[in-house]
Amino acid sequence: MAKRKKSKKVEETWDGFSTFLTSKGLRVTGQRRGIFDALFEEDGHFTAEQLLVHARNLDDTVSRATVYRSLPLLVESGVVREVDVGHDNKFYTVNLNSENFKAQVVCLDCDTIYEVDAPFMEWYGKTVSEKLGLDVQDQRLQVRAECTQFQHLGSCDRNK
Amino acid sequence: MAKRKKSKKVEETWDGFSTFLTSKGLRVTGQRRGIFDALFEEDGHFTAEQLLVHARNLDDTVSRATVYRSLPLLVESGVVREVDVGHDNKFYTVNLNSENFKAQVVCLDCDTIYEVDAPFMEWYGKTVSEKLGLDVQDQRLQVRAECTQFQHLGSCDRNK
DNA sequence: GTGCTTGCAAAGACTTTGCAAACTT
DNA sequence: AAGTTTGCAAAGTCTTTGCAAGCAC
Repeated sequence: MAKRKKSKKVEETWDGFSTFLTSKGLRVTGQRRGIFDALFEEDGHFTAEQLLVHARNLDDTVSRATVYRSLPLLVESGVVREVDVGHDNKFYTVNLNSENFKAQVVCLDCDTIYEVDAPFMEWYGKTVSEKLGLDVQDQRLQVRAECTQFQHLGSCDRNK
Repeated sequence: MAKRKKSKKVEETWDGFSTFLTSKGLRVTGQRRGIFDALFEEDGHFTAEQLLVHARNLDDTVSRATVYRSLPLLVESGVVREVDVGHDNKFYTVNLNSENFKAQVVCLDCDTIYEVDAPFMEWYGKTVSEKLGLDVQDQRLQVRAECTQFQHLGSCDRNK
């Protein structure tokens, strides 16, 4: 299921991102493109470090600093979403799909992060916050859980 | 509204914690007591660093390392709850009260963290997770919001 | 050419850890 | 006495930043 050529969707997203850069008076550089392309090598959630590795596969002039400097731009432009799993590092995920509110379900055994649509949660959080006189910027529901398959069998086929 | 003498509740909690320590073959030390007492000097949510400051007020032999070493014990014993606000440091809060599921509503202007009961969320997260074959350990709903009062008036009376 | 970008390495912020002395039980 | 705990400072981890050279526009 490897993706050989860049999909239409990816190219559209790239157009959006480079427009975003230009509109802010920022430059469209080879490194930024490398980092951008590396996003689509990622599988689900990834860290800055993982992104660096993949970006370097595509363009070995990419440095760690540039990855760290690009990530906020990718988040701001909406290409990437920051996923806060609490402990450990920051995780990111490509935000191709939806505007929907997502809950993160983190399996403590598999180390897998599931993203689950949870529109109801959004409504709920908003309602509560408005009662407090607050204007919601973003919300996250995070669930940490153990894998029952792992508990019973001692292993889990979701294990990466 | 300063609390001069340790309340019954605090003493009960201390008893629970020292029993917890003993049951694990750990020692009840002056520093651990100092850190424990400092918990009740904290106002709402606090960081390891803040706890260190207050613990040192009560017992100047308490070191940063001991605070960092104690916090996991306090969490494990249930005295303290870790509150993950995403960015920034780890926060903690005393867990005197409830077993209820709490949502954290973080005001980006006030820097205040509100804890809101959200029993429905708990049900929801559990339901979703069980469908995935996962056994929920804990969950958190975090809402980041802006203070409408701040936006309109340029200040906020909740500001600390 | 102007001024944003880059890599590098150093610096930062926060947390953990090795070790010998001190303390709890 | 035996084994846990402590403070200290050093080491770690992840992320940010200063700087001079290099690019995009």
